[in-house]
Amino acid sequence: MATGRTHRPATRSRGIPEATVARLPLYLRALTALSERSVPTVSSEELAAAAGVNSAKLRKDFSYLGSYGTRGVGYDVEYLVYQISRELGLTQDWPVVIVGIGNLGAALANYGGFASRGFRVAALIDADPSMTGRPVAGIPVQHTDDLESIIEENGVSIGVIATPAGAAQQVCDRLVAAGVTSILNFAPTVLSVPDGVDVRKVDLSIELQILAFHEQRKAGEEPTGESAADTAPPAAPPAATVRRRTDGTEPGPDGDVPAVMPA
Amino acid sequence: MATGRTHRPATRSRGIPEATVARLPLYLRALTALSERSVPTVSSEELAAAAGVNSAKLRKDFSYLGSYGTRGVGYDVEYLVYQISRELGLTQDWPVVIVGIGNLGAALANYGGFASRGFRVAALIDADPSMTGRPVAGIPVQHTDDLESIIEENGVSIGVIATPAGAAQQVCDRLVAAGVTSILNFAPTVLSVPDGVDVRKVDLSIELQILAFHEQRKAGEEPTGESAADTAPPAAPPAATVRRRTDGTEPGPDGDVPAVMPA
DNA sequence: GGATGTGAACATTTTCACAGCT
DNA sequence: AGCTGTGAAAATGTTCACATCC
Repeated sequence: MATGRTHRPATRSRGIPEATVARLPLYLRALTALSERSVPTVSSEELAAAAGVNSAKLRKDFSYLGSYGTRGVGYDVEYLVYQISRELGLTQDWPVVIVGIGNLGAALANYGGFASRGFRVAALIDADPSMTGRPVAGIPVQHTDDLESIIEENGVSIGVIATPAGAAQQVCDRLVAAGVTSILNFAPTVLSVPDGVDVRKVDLSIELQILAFHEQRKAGEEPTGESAADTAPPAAPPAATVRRRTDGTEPGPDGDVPAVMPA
Repeated sequence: MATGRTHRPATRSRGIPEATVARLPLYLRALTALSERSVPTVSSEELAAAAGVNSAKLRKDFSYLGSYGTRGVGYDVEYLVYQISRELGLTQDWPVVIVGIGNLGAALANYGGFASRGFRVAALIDADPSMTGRPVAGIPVQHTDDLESIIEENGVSIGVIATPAGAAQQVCDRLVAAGVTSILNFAPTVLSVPDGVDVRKVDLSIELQILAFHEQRKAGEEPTGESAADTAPPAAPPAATVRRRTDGTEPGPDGDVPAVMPA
């Protein structure tokens, strides 16, 4: 998902597959829960169930980290928690800044999962002067003017952007110039960053649209005709002649209707 | 990715690859922006740049939808907007409920991208009686007790869970029982749902942990020794003898240190 | 000339199934 | 007997490169 470029493509450094990396936090969460219940060991089957994946995948994932299990027994919970934490870089403390303290930014600042697990909110930054000094989640908001010095003084390398879309790229540029090399973007924009900077995005409306796609399929295919009212089908063909696909398949439940959508 | 089960595994129904579906909203957003600027056509190259992907991928993606471009010219913006909207099911209106109107839920309710693009916040639901009736983003919060009737009366099939982790599974069960078949989960829990129900999750701390992983790599590999203070290395071996991996590779920057992590 | 659409090569990810160790 | 660890197969996703059409 990172935008910058597929994370240093040629880095052969004993690579853990990206798909595996993305699941490690899931395993870690499940393991932490077990640890809190003082469960000493888990089988791949149990842990996989707790993490919502299948056991073959989990075992394969763990095999990239090393042989941390015991055949016939399972995995030592505490030991695995540590190994995964270390692999993810959570044995060190990551100072994080949140830029854009609106509704969402405030929610993120208040989010508990932040403080735990290796991350620390080093600063909250907002462009609105009337916010400056006001504490959110116990942390006083600072003004955007001081962004660079805040980054440098706190040694921040991870930034969270929760600004409106219009401000995101500009904030991103300043973060990167100040030394941030990892960005979590909540603004609905594509950020462009130089090589070496990782961007991950979290986007509500994208997720909803993906759900809608599948939802639509369900309604169309299943006997349960739970359909909502369709928007008025439009008109106006494409620039040239409407072309058909080469195989015989149909494009969708309501055919190739040329159209103009209301923006 | 959806948890429930790989979206109806055997559904051969002229499948659009999941990876493509996940990118359609990106294209749609870029196209909408072009449309607003009254740009009539785009090349795959331009559109790909705007969406943050490469043009080969974009063309391949579009080829699954049909032949909507014109060789030598490009794509008609309005036409493509409609085709993708239709494919995603956005030509109909999806009523959505948000459950859990805390900081995050309120932020989601206020989020503009919600109202546009085919989604409508049909109701806000919270378990706290003192919230009931209070308007958030202009919509009065309703009590959890009425969840089932709200779902049914509004024909809701998409639910957003923004409750604390502890309440998420219970809320999920009730949503599903009431007829919701797509869930967007912001709570840091694995939800278990029956077959046919899609779940997508958005998880701040998972994203941060993935960033931390790459960040750690950067610090370790590059000359720039920008390292944060490491947590005290722990002790205590796994249940059995520490095993070595079969190939000669090393597991991590600081070796196979057996460990107990502070929970 | 210029850009799409797509087979074919390549890469990554998932799943299978079982050998190997406890 | 039980469960991990992993090669090999299968599935999915990405990129290349070019024939095809406007």
